[in-house]
Amino acid sequence: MTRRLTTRGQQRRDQLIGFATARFAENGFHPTSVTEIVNGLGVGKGVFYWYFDSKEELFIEILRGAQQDLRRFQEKAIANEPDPLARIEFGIRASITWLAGHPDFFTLLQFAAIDEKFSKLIRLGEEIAVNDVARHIREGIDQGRIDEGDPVVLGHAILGVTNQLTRVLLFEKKYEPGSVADTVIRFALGGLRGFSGVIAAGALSVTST
Amino acid sequence: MTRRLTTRGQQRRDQLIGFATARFAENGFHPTSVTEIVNGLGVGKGVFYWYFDSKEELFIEILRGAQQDLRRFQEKAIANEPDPLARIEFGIRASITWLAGHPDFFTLLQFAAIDEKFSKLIRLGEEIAVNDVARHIREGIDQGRIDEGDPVVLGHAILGVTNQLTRVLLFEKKYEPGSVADTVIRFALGGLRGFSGVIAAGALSVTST
DNA sequence: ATCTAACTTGACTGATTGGTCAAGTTCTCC
DNA sequence: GGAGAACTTGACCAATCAGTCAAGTTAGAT
Repeated sequence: MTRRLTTRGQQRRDQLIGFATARFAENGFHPTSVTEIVNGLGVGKGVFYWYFDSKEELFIEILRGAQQDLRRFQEKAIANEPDPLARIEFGIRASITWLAGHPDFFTLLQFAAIDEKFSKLIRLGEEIAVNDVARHIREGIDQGRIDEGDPVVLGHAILGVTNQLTRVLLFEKKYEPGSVADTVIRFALGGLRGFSGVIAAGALSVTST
Repeated sequence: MTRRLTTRGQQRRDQLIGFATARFAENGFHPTSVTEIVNGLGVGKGVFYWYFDSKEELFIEILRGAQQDLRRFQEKAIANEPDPLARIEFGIRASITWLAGHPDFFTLLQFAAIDEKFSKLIRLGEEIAVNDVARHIREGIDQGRIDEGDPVVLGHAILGVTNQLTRVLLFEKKYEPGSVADTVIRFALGGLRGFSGVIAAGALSVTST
């Protein structure tokens, strides 16, 4: 939906997005009803459908906006840094800093990632983020500072560590963003360097029941 | 709900669990209706409520059963292995092998993890898994083979890598479970060993917008 | 053979959902 | 001050939901 919005209209739209973000983050997409959103804001239902075609469109709007904001923040953080490993570190640090300031969005990401309706958008954003870091990894490999390996796969590994530790340390255990980032970076860079010789690859030959 | 079940009843119950698992994995918990489940099985709605108090109870039942099965599988895989690093490797390998045989459950885990109604159960199971691996990590630290660090935090880091790479490599890119495990283990053990000296800790002093 | 507990049916209920729309109000621009 | 666009209202709709229940069927135990 595209509409010419007055200042008042823009404010109302932002208000809807803000309130809906909070409700979605708390209850999830499906359990949060449009009625709940408009009632919470004390406006009629028509207001919602004046600004958005559907509940789904609103959610996508939220996701897109946040993804864009995060990416810009990351780019700004690594700009002009020549060292690829430092770029990886700055990227991780920026992501965690941004997420610390947007906890609702972290939750929304989880919801969206598994919902058929939104997972494509999330995977796309994830792919972009992974490709960004994969570029730095490739450079690191070329410089002989990172072990041989598929940069995209390693990028996913970093994303996995970052997400999990952000959730547990930042949002559950309430650690400082900086210290969470330190931990993630230490593990991620160690992981990139790899481990010489898997202890017992293929030694386990069990089959699933 | 506990009932005396005949053989026929037990079969029906299993059938409900099996079909519901597939539907939940495909559509998610909220969008899958009880009507859809019983219609798909060609039975009356009363059948569902003869075996389960609610849709929620069924879902919890599925989660609990799968968590139990996975844990037993992990335990069997590391039994009698004296080397802590090998136990970590075997545990990771077993988890990925098991998930390869139960792809629906992997999806269900994601759904459950973010739903307020089920996240407690998931976090509990996650905590158990992390504590398991944390024990081996602590041993590895004591043996001087793993860098100093909070074993529980490191356990979460391993869980994060495992989950992400399992999703992307095993389920999306359809790699072999064994090769996915190799990649995860290499990164995880490298991460445990850590990275001597963070490149530029705290050098980034940006604030979130 | 019969009794009883296990199992099954499917119409029904009350509540809620996403979305519509005719009508009314406010704002902006000329 | 008036015309038209932007905005708002809230009753309304068709669909769907989780869950109930009285009635009926099946099958193992005695």
